Amino acid sequence: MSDLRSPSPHPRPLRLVFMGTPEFAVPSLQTLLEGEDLVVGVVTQPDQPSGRGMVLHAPPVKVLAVAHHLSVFQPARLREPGVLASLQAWQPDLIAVVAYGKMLPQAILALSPYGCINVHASLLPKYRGAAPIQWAIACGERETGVTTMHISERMDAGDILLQKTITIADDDTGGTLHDKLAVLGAEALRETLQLVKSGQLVAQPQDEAAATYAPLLKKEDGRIDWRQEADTLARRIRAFNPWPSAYTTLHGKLLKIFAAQRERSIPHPAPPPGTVAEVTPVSLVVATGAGYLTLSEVQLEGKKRLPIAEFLKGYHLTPGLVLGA
RNA sequence: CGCGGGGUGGAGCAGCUCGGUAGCUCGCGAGGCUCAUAACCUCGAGGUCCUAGGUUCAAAUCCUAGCCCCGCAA
Repeated sequence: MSDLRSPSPHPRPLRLVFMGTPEFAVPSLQTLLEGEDLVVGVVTQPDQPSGRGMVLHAPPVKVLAVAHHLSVFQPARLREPGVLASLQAWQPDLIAVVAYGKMLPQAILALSPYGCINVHASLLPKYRGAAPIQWAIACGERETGVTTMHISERMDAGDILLQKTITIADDDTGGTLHDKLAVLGAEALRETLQLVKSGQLVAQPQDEAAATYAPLLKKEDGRIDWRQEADTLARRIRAFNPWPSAYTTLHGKLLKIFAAQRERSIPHPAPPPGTVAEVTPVSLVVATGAGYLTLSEVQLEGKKRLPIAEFLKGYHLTPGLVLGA
């Protein structure tokens, strides 16, 4: 399917509306602002009470937009009266959508001549959904990337316009990979717009049979089930760093685990999963369902995030203690 | 006023309930020991106990206000 009503070249600067909300969308908006096209309006989620004290916070995209004196629109719902008219008033040629946070109604998809183009943080059709970055790491992928696509009514199922691939480094976390893909996504968006203007855009339908899903992460997804195997846990810990973060409990208190490695040397009588198997001044080894995990960076509830050696100077743990009990 | 934990030599912590000599695990310096180890032994330096008031013969500890860090929640 192709919604492109004008496949011919578009020699003039485009009038763009940008829809996006979190940090991931910031490099994309920044790139558009540096380009020749005109960002005529920005749509972002309403300010939300958040953080300690529940203070009202503006989304990162709004902060950038305001700094550039752009028109900012923050509708609570896209289907409420007046939203469509407001968007139409900007007379966009194209709407760029990067992590806006809500599905777009058909009326908006059809609102501009070039439709809505989205940047998604995976190599579609793999990892459709809200948390593609984290799940790519958690699933042990060696590489991932970004995809620009033409938005359709089904989530992340639109025709692919352009893809960029990146290798997942051994030490990449959800956080570092997020930052890399945010930048890569901005590049992909810029190049896609160039293709639009030169009339060389090719839209390729996704292979539905190959689609996989990366569901929204919930806090609970971070809870460590020590019965899983060490490799799996190590990947999840890496993927969920810094958010939602993998966690267990220590003496009834929340203990976040930000980094851990699979431990190869295995003491023989294997204690039950979650049991502290070995403690040295610089390491903490925990039994899992299969293999052992050496924790290397942790944070106890109310305290700072610490390398394990620092943590152990203040908390004298002994083998036999069970985590997550 | 969303809920909660915390600020103590360079690091991480205890001490606070029940005011009265600054403690633990490290790190750092000097020396010793060892084939060797994130090893061991001896000695040593280093602290306005977040800040400002208050109570008291006496405050890290009790009271008040403020600043900063963090967990939950969103």
